[in-house]
Amino acid sequence: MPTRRAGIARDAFTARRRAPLNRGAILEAAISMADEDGLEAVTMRRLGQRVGVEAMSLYKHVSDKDDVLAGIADRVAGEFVIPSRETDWRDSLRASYLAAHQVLMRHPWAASLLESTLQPGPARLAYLEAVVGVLHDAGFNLLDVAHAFGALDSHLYGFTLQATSLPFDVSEAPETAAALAEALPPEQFPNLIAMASMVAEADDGYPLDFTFGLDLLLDGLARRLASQAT
Amino acid sequence: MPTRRAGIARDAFTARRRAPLNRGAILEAAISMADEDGLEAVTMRRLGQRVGVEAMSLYKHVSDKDDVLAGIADRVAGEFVIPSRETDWRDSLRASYLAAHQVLMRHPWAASLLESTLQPGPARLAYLEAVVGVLHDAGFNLLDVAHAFGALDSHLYGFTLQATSLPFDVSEAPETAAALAEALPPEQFPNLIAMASMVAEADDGYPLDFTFGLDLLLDGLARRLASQAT
DNA sequence: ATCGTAGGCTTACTGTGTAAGCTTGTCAAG
DNA sequence: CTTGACAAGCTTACACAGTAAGCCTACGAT
Repeated sequence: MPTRRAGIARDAFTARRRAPLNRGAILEAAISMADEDGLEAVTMRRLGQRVGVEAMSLYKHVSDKDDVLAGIADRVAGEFVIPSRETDWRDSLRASYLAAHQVLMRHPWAASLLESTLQPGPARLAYLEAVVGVLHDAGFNLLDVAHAFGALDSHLYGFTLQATSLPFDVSEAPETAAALAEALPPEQFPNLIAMASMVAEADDGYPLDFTFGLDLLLDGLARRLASQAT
Repeated sequence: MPTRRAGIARDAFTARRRAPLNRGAILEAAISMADEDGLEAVTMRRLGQRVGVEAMSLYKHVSDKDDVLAGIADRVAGEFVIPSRETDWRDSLRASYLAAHQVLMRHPWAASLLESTLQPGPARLAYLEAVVGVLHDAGFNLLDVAHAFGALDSHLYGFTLQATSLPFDVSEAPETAAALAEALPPEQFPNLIAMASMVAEADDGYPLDFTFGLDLLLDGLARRLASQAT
């Protein structure tokens, strides 16, 4: 079957050539796969299948699987809302961290990825630069900036990880809590059972409130700033 | 080669039978493997090799690989220091969370495991019960207990994860920071470069301070308690 | 008309978790 | 002493994983 370049076959190839598969399309596919079926569902073979290509073809646009992971992590970082340096630092950071939390809740796999050992990409770097800038502009010295940033980021990733990796769905928290309260030995875990009962009877769902810890931290930082200004 | 039960062969088998491999030994081996070479180095085959047995033999004592992971996670939880309910709640929790942080730094793989989707084991449950108990005894209402606990745990796991997954060794932070400060485009990342320079010149290492955020949270909680008592 | 190149495919190798079934020493009951 | 159930371990096999190496073919510039 030698060269063949007329008619249908040609068109098919032309069409295939027209969108010759780029890095962005691969990463988009990987993100939606992870969103739908979890990060562990993202394999090179399935990813290739998703974009209509054999697994090995991906390696023309991507160097590694780690490269894919770093890529989708940085795409998610790109969804973060860069904090404004015009408005009050506290409001600005609060809004930004709240938005980041919501982004990470939309992509539950991303928190562990961003906190993993991968090198930060350009989007993450830009975000870091902005947060550090806001803190510095607010009047914190460099060491406190580092500390504050560490504390805020810890809360963001720690809380989100906790929220996304509960061993049950949040919507069915009351039922799970009720079952838990029944299953635990009462004399051994009175406090846990009390908590579980509260959750079971609450009608507004699981008491996961990102802002609680966030405001605790921001309050503390504001007070620290005020006492230093003295 | 029919039944043979005298002499050396018999002793060898007896010796092998004397320590017929139990769940605890397997988990201990898994923990030290993870400590030495990382969690991804813990495979069933290597684990079997470590305890002198074929991989499939492990399944007589362990139901799954997930069972192994849950097991080692709960062993680490067993190293946590249960907070005392006798002393001041703030001191008690501070000491306890500090100790937990140190435990997790000794077992860098454990943070992500404890925060994963696995069901909590008995040791973790006991720890949770104690922390919740201390908070409740301190005078927080149940909802605030849940919130406070969530914030403290977020800090613990978020911070530890951050500290254990830096893309470089903490001891060589100054060099890495210096290299980073040089590599980043100066006009684009002035603040990050300032931070990196500070780290590069600091002689007391990387400014990772678990207590900074922890005290921020505890201060906030204490104030909340005081204002409620009014 | 030729040829380098880029996008894609095929094949193959090693390493993973684990299902299924086999072998063999131990120990209690007859 | 025999027998047979049982538990610990081993062997084999399978369906996945990531990815190295090399081939095939249409496109674009010369």
